[in-house]
Amino acid sequence: MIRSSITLLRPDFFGRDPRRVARALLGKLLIRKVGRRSLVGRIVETEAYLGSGDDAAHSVAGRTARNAVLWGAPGHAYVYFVYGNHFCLNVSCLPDGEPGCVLFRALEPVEGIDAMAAARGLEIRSERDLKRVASGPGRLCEALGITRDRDNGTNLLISGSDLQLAEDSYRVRRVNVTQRIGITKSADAPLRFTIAGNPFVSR
DNA sequence: TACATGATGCCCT
DNA sequence: GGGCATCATGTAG
Repeated sequence: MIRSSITLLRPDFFGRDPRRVARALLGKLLIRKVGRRSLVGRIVETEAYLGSGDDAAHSVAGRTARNAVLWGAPGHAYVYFVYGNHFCLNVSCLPDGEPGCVLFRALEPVEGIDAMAAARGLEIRSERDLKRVASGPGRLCEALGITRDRDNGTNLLISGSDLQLAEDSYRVRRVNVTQRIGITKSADAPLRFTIAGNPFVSR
């Protein structure tokens, strides 16, 4: 559940090393505005993609129409389509002009759970079903209706956006750091961050 | 214009 | 645990 009041994260939170941002984002809230309602998930798993020296990052081959957001101002959504099936959501990091981002890999459903489950084509009958709602980068995008057309380039730090990043008083106790998932290049780097013991972390 | 590839998830065994 | 759907994107030709 949401603890206390909610505050939007600020640009300086994102204008730094993606590793620090990825760790700091654990426990924060990703909010999708749908009309008068909000779908809310707590971030429990992230991965950092570095601007330089990271062969797994989309920015390695240089700036293109697809990845241009990575070079823009921090705190903006970078959404891309993979495997012909799924969208993945990232947030741009580092100062304007430097590429780098954090991938959102899993959320703990907090508010609007029925709507998120419906968007996933699920009916919640057990704890197991609840874990299928947003535990995985493609799953969380489907749960929140995130697409490239709709959300790529969106500023996640202003109240006018229908996709936002915020915080309440929740505090993370312990963080685990492991290798990233589903990549082949630079696969050894310890750049995946999870909330220790949280059941909504993927796999 | 053609082709290889991928920061996944689902269904089957 | 493994195979496969499915297509946008980038790069080569």
